[in-house]
Amino acid sequence: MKLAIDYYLQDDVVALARDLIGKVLVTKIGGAVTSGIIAETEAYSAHNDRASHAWNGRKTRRNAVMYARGGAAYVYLCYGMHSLFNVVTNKEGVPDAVLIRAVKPLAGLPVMEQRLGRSLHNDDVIKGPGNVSKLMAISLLHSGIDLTGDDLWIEYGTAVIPSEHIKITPRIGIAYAGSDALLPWRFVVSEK
DNA sequence: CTGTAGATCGTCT
DNA sequence: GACGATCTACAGA
Repeated sequence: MKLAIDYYLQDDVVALARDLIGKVLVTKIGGAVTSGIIAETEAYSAHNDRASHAWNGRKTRRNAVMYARGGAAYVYLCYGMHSLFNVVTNKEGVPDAVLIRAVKPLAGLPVMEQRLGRSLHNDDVIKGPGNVSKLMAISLLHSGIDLTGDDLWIEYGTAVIPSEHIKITPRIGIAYAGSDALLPWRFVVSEK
């Protein structure tokens, strides 16, 4: 079942990042349906978070969609070659977002293998936000689209992930954020 | 195993 | 003009 708009309007972005673990990300792009179980997330908060693109009320053409109502996709280009996919949350005007950093491939394996240019084995987990976008064919063109629409959405998962299998750590690649880089806002499904 | 260089471009200054 | 919420390959230990 597809997550409804109310889900995305919750105001605790860290709790929401935790809750998205085990949900299923689905894309229907270029006629192919692919999906994966979300295995790693990071929260980016509107308030007091130097790591966020929207830190200190920063608003530009690129990150404007972060200020939209929850339930939109925020995709941006990093290092000139990687599209990073975020879920915009909270009410309009509050730029909270959750970065999806890893998924476990579920539906559409052959298409995914084609996109990656290599074969996938049972229980493979695709790690890294750049790879997730590659696997799911998410690009800059999808920034701003509605997650309750029919191109890109998130469903409730059937797999139960026990909370003791979810590791909580600081976020990755944001050393520039000073003490905010230490915030335990990353959630990872631990190996076995 | 660890460390690092290079790829590559939209966005902001 | 500089720089990333990155990834990969490859060198060295």
